[in-house]
Amino acid sequence: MDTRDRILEAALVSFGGRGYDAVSLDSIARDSGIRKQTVLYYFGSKDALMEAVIDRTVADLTVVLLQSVEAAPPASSAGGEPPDVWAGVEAVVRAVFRLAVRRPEMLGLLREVTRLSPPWIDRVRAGFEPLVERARAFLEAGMESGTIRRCDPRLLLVSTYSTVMGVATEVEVLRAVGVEPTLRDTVLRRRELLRFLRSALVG
Amino acid sequence: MDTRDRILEAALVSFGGRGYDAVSLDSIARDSGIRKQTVLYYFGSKDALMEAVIDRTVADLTVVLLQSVEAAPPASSAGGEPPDVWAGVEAVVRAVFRLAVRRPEMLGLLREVTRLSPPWIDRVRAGFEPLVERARAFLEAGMESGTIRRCDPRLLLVSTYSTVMGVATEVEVLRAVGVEPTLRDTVLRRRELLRFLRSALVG
DNA sequence: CTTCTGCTCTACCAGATGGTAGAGAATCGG
DNA sequence: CCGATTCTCTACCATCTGGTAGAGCAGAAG
Repeated sequence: MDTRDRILEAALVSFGGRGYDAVSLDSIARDSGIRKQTVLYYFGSKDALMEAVIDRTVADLTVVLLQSVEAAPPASSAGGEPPDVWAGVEAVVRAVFRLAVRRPEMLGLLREVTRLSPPWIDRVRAGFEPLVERARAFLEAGMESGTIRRCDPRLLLVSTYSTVMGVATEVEVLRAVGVEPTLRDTVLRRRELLRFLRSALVG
Repeated sequence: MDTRDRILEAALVSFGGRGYDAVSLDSIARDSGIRKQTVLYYFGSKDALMEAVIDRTVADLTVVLLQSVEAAPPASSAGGEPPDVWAGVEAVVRAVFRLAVRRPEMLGLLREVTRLSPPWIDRVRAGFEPLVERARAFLEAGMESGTIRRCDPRLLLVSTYSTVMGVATEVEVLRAVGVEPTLRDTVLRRRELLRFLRSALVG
């Protein structure tokens, strides 16, 4: 891994975990084993670094999520014309949980960005637009085929997103109700979430 | 409203909206129409100010949420022995949405705190403990009476919390799917959320 | 009037922050 | 070997940060 990648990696972990303002270029440099000025050599400013981190994370997340739904069991019954909606949802939820365990910074960054100023938010929004559109169409197809209850697909998407992101990433909320985020508990949590979602979607 | 209250109010808006690290004492003072040193006269340090803001917000939220569920229709059918679980959930959701519209900083602060260091998180956790316990018991009672499907009440609480908080507060996510947070759309959003929750809980 | 107390102010400080200027080393084509 | 490019460094700077010291001023108490 070359210097540039090491910087990006350290910046992702810091920005995603502690937030843009809480992190200094010096601390990112320290984490990367170099000096601040080397960071500024590759990325002209802190803003530019954040931008690069966001772009990379959005791209990576898109790949991971698309692949997960691509690799899901292609069709439930024979004939295969209606894609198995539930298998798709389950595949995405599994992918998100895998991310929450292995790369929590990525989801953290996503959550962090939604509280920053417009230029960055718009960047994320633009990057995710195809993914969002696809997810919306996916849910809509499920409604057509009768697998998912009829409703506004955009609002359903937001509800589902919120639920999954929350359950996967809100470690402190979990602790507040007495659930420790061990690996074993995470599996239980995922199963319970899938049941929750199934009820909510199928209705 | 005296100086102390003005400071607390400005600090709540800033901390809840932009995050602890992104806000300086000078900017809070400016928002309050005073100088930084006056802030430090009332609250010895930035940390102490944050602490006061947290404590106040936790207390206020507790009151609002408890009152909302208290004021809900007390019992569905005659006899009244099983409390109307769904009416309780609906009342809380309405209260949260009202907060999201009128005092978004409060919910923002809550979300912000879950990413800070332990002393503050623990403070919030301790403050909310009775509320959490009560909510858990509430859901459990719903399971006993057969209104809510059986499952781990703690995990169900987290799922519900995530969904409600997300749909109520994630303005940027809404925009990403093409939903503008106008007042009218908010009402639709709340209705759709209630349907979503009803499906998920009743299952 | 004097004194004391509560509140807000100006003046200042040490440290951290994002960013600039430019030197020193390594690599590589000629 | 030479010059050019690429990378990392030291040295420095203006600005902002949270926080301290203490003066000024109101009103209440004596």
